[in-house]
This record gives sequence, C-alpha cells and structure tokens, in this order.
Amino acid sequence: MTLRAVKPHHETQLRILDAAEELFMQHGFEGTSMRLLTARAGVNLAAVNYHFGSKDALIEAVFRRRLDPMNTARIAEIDRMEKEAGGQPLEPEAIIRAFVGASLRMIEDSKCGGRNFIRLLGRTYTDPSKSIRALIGGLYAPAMERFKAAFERALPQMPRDELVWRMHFMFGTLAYTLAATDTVQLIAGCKPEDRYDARLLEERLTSFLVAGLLAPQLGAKDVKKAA
Amino acid sequence: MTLRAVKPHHETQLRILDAAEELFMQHGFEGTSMRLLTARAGVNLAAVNYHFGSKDALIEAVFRRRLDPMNTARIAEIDRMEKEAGGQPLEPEAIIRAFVGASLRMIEDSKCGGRNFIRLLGRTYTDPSKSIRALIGGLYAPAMERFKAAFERALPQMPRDELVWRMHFMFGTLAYTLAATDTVQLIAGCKPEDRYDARLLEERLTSFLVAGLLAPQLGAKDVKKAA
DNA sequence: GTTCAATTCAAACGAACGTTTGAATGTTAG
DNA sequence: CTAACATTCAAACGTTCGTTTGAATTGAAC
Repeated sequence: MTLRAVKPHHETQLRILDAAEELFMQHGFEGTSMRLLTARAGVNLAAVNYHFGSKDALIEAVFRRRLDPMNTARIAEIDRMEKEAGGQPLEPEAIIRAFVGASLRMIEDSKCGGRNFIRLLGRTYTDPSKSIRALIGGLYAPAMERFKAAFERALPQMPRDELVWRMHFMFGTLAYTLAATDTVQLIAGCKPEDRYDARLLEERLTSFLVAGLLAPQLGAKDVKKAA
Repeated sequence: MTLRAVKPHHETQLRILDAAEELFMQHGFEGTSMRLLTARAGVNLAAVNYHFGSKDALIEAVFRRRLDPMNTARIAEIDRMEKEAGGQPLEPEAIIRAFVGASLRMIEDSKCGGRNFIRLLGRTYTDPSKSIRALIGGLYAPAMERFKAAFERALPQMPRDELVWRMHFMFGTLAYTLAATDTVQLIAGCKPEDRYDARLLEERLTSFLVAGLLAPQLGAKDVKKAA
C-alpha cells in the first residue's frame, strides 16, 4: 500500500505499557497478572517477556517512560528560573510550584494518559518492595538534589536537617494527594461530585505547602528537650 | 502439672497477628504467603484458616486490633479537651496534636509492637485494593467526623470545602511520614544514622501541619479563575 | 521467489498460591 | 476411664502464577 502507517517503534510495546499503567494503578503490581495485562493490551501472553524480558523489567519501563521526562523537565524549569533571576535566590513558592506543577499538569493532560500514572506513582512511594522503592528513588534522585539546592539558596537561615524534614513532609503531602484521590470523600462524607480541577488543586496545595515550609522553626530548647 | 500457664485466649492467634503485622509491613498483603506467615509465627499452615477463616479476614483482624483502640482514644481525647475547655473551641494546634500524637505514641511503644503497624497503616491508605481501603475508611470514619467537627468549631471562618482539603493534606502528610521512613534518606542523601525520635518528629510535624492548616486562603478571584 | 530475521501464537512448564481434609493430639467434664 | 470438644498436624486439593518453548506468521532485502 502506498499510505503506510508510521512505524511506532513497535506498537505492541506501547499497548503493553498503557495497559500496565492502568492495571498496575487499579490492582497493584502483584495483583495484576500477565494474562489479564496482555488480554487488556490485546497482545499475546508471551509478548511481555519477548519485548521487556520479565514482569519486573516491565514495571521499570512503565516508570522510566514517564518519570525520566518529568524530572528532566523539573530540573530544566529550575535552571531556567534561576538563570532568569540572575543569581538571585528563587522565591520558595516558585520552587514549590515548579515541583508540584509537573505532577499536576500530567493529570490534566488526558492525551498523555498520565493520570493513571500519577496515581500509580503516588502509591508506589510506599510500596512494600524494597527494589521498587529503590528504583523510584534512583529516578528521583537528580531532581531531588536539584530542588534541595534551590531551597537551600532560598532559605539560607534554615538548618539543613530542618529543611530535609520539611521537604519530606511536602513530598509526602503531594504523593498522598495524588494517590488517594478518593480518601477526600472519607473526610468530606462521600461527595464524588467535586470533579478534579487540577488548577484549583494546585492553588490549594501550593498554599498549604508554602505555609508548611515557612512554618516557625523549633526553638533550640525544643530540640534539646526532645533529644 | 500444678502450675498452669495462663490461657491467653489462645496464644496462636496472637502469634499469627504479630507475624502478620511484621510481614505485611515488609512484603505487603499479596507478597506475604500463608506458608511464610505461619512459619514465622511458629504455627501450622492451617491455623490461620482455622482461627480467622481466611487470609482476608486475618488482614481485617490485624487492623481492627490496633485501629479500633487508637481511634477510640483519639475521640476520647478530643471529648476530654473540649469538656476541659468548657464550651470554648479548641486551639487548632491542640486538635492536631491529639490526632498526630496517637500515631506517634504507638511508634515509641515498643512493647506494643505498634511500630510495624504504623508503617503498615501508612501505606495501606493508598492500597490498590478497594476493599482494603474501604475497610480502613470505615474504621477511621468516626474519628474523622469527630475531628472535623472540632476543626469547624476552631475555625468557623474557614469554608467547609477548604477545611476538607486541608484535612486531606494533613492526613496525607502524616500517613506518608509514617510509611516512608526511609525516603527521608533520599532527600537527605542517605544517612540512616538519624534514629527515629518520635518526640522530635511530633514537634516538627505539628509545626508543619499547623502552618499548613492556617495558611492564607485562596481569594474568591483565584477560585473563580480556576473554575 | 527465496532467504532470513523479527515477531506472534497456542500450548505447556514447574512452582507457588490459598484453602480443605481427615486423622492425631491435647484439654475439659462427668 | 471415657466421652465430647477444641486444636494441631501433615498431606493434598485445585487454581493461578510468571515464564518458556517451538512452530507459525509476517515483512523487508536480495
């Protein structure tokens, strides 16, 4: 035929990755069997092992596909903002927005299909498997270091370990918010009507995180007393 | 024999619950097989089905054992504080401390063995299985409602949906902090030396959460713009 | 048209899973 | 002692898991 379909560097792999993203989110890694996954993707059972090698390798590929570009974009945005500021340290709020925005923008982008991934990612931070957490940690490490440096420049008066803990809290708030989209209903008393508005959520989340990051620090006596 | 061991309302059940708590935390529910679990507990393979009925029923029992007393204690503490205040609304910080303290105190109490449970609990909020999240949600519902009422009295000027979101954020921060005790190292750059000091952590966490709860609210224009 | 490598396919592999069974053992009461 | 019950035990149940196999099919190069 004259009009050839573009070669998608093998569509089978994409079908598998998309199905895996959705099913891993719904049922977890161990709860998703290869038979269900390949059936959903419309490919043969052996296709995963042929194209990816193993189920574990597929899991890694699922995360790499989205996480690598996302964290690269985060770092690039911080670099751009710092260059734009001309040596001046950034506003804490701007740094937070750069980090939070990258996740929330993926929720909106339905074409990217990243909504499933974001929820999957949120719950994988606390996955029982040590190897999976190590994988995620490794993929996040460069961005984490970059943001820590930006925060240190923005908040030179804050002790190092205090900053580490507050970044941990902020990271956790974001992760949980993305993962547990249905737990809000538990607090609210079940009203799923409130459709996810990523823009509004970003404002609420940023406001919360900025306040937490800049919260009054413990006095030396408090730390002493606790120790 | 004359000296009989006290009957612990069947020690086998306790051995199973303790082993389940530890192994569920380490490997997750699906990642923990009955054979490994019963071997760790030092009981026969069939003991779980005999005493609890099924693996799912065991999971529920693991949560009920700790969660019911914990949330009962939380509600009792709020009731006590409100009675002590004599009709006056409570300080937001006091409410937060009542909620956070119940979790963190269990970490310290090594006799209770609740440290495993707390970490297990933290990651179960985002468990893929809908039935498990429903179980946790049901066990939390009464305490959640009680705390929401206390917050509404403490912050009468805050819109209802704003409060719901901020409680969601606070709950998430706590859950993640408890579950991902090793992710701090990712941010800090791997230093497991800093042993968990629950008292100090409570101060840090409370300071962060109070600031977040009382953060400046979005202006009406922001909400309008986003919608 | 033939060749050759890449991919898909149906079928099967051994292992591990949660659960059940029926006999053996321990415990309590008459 | 014995009857009745509760608990433990080794063994097996049927099912599902991730993976492998070897033949069939496809698509491009010569």
